[in-house]
Amino acid sequence: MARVGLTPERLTQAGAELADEVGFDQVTVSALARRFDVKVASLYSHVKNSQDLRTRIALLALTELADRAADALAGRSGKEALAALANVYRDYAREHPGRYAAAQLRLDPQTAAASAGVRHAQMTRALLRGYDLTEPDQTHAVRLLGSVFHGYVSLEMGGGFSHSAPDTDATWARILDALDTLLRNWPAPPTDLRG
Amino acid sequence: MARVGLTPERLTQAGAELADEVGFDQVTVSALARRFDVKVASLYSHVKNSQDLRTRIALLALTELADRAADALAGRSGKEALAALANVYRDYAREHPGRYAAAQLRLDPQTAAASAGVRHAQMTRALLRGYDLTEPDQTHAVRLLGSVFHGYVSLEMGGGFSHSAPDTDATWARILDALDTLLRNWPAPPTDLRG
DNA sequence: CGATTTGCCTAAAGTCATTAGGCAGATGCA
DNA sequence: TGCATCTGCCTAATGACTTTAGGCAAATCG
Repeated sequence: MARVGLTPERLTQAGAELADEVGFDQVTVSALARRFDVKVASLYSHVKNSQDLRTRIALLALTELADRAADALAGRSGKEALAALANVYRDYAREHPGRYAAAQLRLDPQTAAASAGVRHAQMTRALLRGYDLTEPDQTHAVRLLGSVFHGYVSLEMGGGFSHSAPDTDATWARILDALDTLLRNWPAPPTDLRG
Repeated sequence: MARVGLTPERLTQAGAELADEVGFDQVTVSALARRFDVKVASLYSHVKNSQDLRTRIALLALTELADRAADALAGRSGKEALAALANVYRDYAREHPGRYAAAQLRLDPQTAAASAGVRHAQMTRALLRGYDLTEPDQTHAVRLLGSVFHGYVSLEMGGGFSHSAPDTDATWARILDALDTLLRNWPAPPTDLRG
């Protein structure tokens, strides 16, 4: 009866908040309907189905992350840029664990290609312009940075580093140092001695 | 009627196979019952609930991974050991994507402490004995390696590196080179200039 | 101000998780 | 071997979530 004003955007936004509160895998059409005090079926006029809802949340998260990254990189280069970008991911994951998890959702190729995901790769590449890498090493480095950022954040959030000294902030700082050092002294491909 | 011979072990094993076939998040008590051609309720005499089943699969995966890692590390050191350990994770994830996903399941602290998860950290530490690192740098390095291995494998499997040259094998090889270089020249903590 | 569109609702069917209680086949003991 | 017990799988039932079909009323538009 009373029209609540549901839209795909509001549902996505609320879904993202829900994800941060209860975990991305607990984001359900039912829970979202409850949050709007509306019957479940009503949501199906605005999102195709549960999968569609989750995809929208993932795209929202990717966009937010990319926006933050762009902001953080502005006017920085070298190690400063490296640390800024790295911290964007780590901080976002801490502030918005559900959204961060959503950003890892596997998207179908077309959706992925149209998503903010491509901006992430572009920004990492931009960051690497502060170091002296040419293709294909630049791509290798992009992948390394992606791996470290994502791997560290997900292990840290998953409790993989818990209950042990030294604290994770110290490790994070040292890892950024190490990456900076590595990028400034990127090793040449080893000679194939079997040639 | 006909007794099928269900046991927690057989269910766990079959659950792991199911995970590899359809994905860990599609592992369901119902699907498992179907696979044994048995009614759903019958499984509840052998596993407490769905969560219990998933935890058992996770523990199985962690154990298999640790066994493979121990095997791969035997008799190796330095870069050879580094590559061997790294490849264990990558190959396992490719052969058993569902189990690999299961191994990432967040366990409660006691379960985690009793799991093969601790062996993984120990082995990484053992590997680092081939490099010249002392605490707390060794712990930092353990975390870095864990991050890179997990991050790379999960991005690669998630399609994050798709549709782009150079191929992921080349990147993987160069990342291992880079990590070896980095560990042999681990940078000292930067002096705090604000002191 | 009536007609149409739109938004939320009721109803219903299917899947999955979980618990309670029953029956029959396996096991153990004389 | 025969009987009693126990164990393993079953039926039945409840409740949550997903999804579709079709209805009614509120908003909107001419």
